[in-house]
Amino acid sequence: MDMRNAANVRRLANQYAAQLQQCCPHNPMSYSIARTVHAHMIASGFKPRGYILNRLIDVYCKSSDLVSAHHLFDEIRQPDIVARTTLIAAHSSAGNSNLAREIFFATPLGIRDTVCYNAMITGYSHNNDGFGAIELFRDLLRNGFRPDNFTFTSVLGALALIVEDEKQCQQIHCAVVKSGSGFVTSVLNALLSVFVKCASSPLVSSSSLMAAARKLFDEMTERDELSWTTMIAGYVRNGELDAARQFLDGMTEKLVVAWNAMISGYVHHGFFLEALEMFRKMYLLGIQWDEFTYTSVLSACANAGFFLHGKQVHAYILRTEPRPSLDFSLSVNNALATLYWKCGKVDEARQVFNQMPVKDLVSWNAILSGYVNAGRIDEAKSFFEEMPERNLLTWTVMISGLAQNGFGEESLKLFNRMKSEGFEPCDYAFAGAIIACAWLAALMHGRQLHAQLVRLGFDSSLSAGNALITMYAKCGVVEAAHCLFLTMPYLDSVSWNAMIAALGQHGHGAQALELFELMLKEDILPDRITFLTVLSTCSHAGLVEEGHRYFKSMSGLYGICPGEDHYARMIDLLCRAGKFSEAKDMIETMPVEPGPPIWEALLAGCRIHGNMDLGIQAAERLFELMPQHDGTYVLLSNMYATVGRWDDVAKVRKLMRDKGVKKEPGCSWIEVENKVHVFLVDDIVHPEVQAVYNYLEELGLKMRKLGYIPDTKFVLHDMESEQKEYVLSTHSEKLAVGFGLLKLPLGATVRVFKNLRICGDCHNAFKFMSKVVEREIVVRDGKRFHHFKNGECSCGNYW
DNA sequence: GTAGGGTTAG
Repeated sequence: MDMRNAANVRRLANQYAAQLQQCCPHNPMSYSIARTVHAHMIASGFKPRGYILNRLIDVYCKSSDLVSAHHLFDEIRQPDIVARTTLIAAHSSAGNSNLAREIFFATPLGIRDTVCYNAMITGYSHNNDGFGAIELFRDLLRNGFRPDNFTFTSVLGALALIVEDEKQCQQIHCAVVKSGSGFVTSVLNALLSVFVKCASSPLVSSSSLMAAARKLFDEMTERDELSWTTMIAGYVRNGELDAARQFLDGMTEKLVVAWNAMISGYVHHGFFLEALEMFRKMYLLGIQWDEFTYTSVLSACANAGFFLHGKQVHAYILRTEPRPSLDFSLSVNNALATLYWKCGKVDEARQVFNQMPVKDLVSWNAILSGYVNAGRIDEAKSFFEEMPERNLLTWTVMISGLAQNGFGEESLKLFNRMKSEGFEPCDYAFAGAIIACAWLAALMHGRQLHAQLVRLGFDSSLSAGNALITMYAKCGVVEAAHCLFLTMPYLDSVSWNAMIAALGQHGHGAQALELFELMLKEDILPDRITFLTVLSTCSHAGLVEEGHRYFKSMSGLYGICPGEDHYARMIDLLCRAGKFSEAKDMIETMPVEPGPPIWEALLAGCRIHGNMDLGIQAAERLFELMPQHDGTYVLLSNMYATVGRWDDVAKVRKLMRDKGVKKEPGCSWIEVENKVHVFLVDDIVHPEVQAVYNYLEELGLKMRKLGYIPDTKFVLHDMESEQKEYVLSTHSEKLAVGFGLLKLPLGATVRVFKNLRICGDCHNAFKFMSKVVEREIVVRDGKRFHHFKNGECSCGNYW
């Protein structure tokens, strides 16, 4: 090598070293400096070694670019222990414990040191492998390395994962004292967290362990931020919020981190007002807020729906943080995007997102959730495809979003695509797919998912269990839903609500209310949805007195202010029972302006009882409020048709045509041998429909012998009565039931699903059918279930 | 040690 070249290399080396020295955690430009320097090295043919190489690896690691770091590492023939340790530590904290282990065990014993052991022990802990960490600690001792304070700290971190009782905690305490590290704050902090984590195990007495932790804390000669926050977070974890607060109030020093821990505890437990109050108090006491404070408080606002408070915090941040660091900007902007979408302002959330200097998966997922939640499925779909990366949560949001918005098939397809792209579905993803089956009434498919859940060990999952209850109920198998409800290891209010609703929809009104009473007895607090369900049940079962009583108890006993939907249920209840003047009174005196749900309930009630005047009034209000809604026109024309006012029927139809409103076509479907068969009115598409027509005709003769007479008032056009009977006999629900009777094994229950309400004549016909064929026929219509058995229907002709 | 996603019920 000639002298000039050697000098040049030295000059470059000095220059690179100086440039890389500017890279430090506080410098937001670190990563781009490293990239530039690195590119320059490649261009000038400079081969980095030693310090420069290790610095480069270090900066890449600290900037989370592990790919580049590992790439550089692989180019070195014999990396030194510093390079190895840097990468082991980085992989460890990123959760790539496999890669960390690979490097560690490829490191010859001769060059290992305590530091690299420490990094690897931490790696095991990060991967929740407490035993692996302890094993490696033993290896360290066996090979004659001296554990240092970092070693003890990381080993304690691992022990925190596996300790089982107070006795073990005390033994570990003794070992720490014996090791001579009993005065080192960082080691004692780690010991504190062993106690605190053990306290949250369901097998031990948390109060006694927290007391032991408190004793340890009090005996510490020196305490740092971590000691305080460990204690507060410990109390919070164990649900002792008051103790945490007392502890915090006893602090002479006002540490932001400690306050943050308290605020996030409040948020976590749903005490949003308390969180806001603390935020205010921090201002009064002059404790400087940081990004953790902001994110927690914004989360409180988002979850409590305090939109205006959240907006104020946003404005304050914009005013006081003109040049936020990237970390600050990322976390706070994510919290802001979440605030906006949860308050129903997706477009504002998107605005925040668009202006973010850096984004991560959390940001993308927030916007996706926003679109899904707003029912803007098309935008959600394209946003989903645009995403640079996805995680379990992304898939879950999209799968359940599709299911909830009626795209059942697409939802199930996405569930399969998720698996094919290498994501193992979690219980939440299963819940989404199961709900898709519920809407599709795809019982077989739902059962298969249930079986997979059990196989994967998710059978004690609350979310999946609740989804299964709903699925079985919506597929017409209440017994399966009930059985699941009785055997689930944990239940929450959602489970109770789902089960009560299931019983109510299937006509078991008394049982539903019994379950509701049991819920109260078990001290499960009913929420607004519980009451919606209970009121619907009363309405389906015609229980006016009970309905009134429960409605009153809502605000009287449980402090839940009835919303418009609750009033709508009451109107429904009263109208069905023919109590129109009471219903009118309620509409006139209710505290909120009556909207579409109220008038719809009134109209539906009027139709049942043929109350023309009131029905027309309700319909007029609905025409004003939602002129494009097909249901109103259909109900009104039904009303006219029942009393033979065919001129008015024609007028309504013309009105519909003029406004361009189309009636949703009726369709029914049935699952046979894992395949869904769909039928439309007067179907000619289904390949086997002719056989169904023949069978129904044959069945019709037997039914007539038992007294069945086609009820032609359910035909809405004015035509000859023979023709009317023909139209009735081609209704989609009759075809689906006929197909089921033909195809399903003898004696098996026939389960048919219809998008709209069942027609009155079909309802009557199925009663006779169930008697003739001696089988149970279950029909789910747009509103509820009908179980036909021995000539009777579970709805008691009240629907 | 403190934050920023999800799910199920009408």
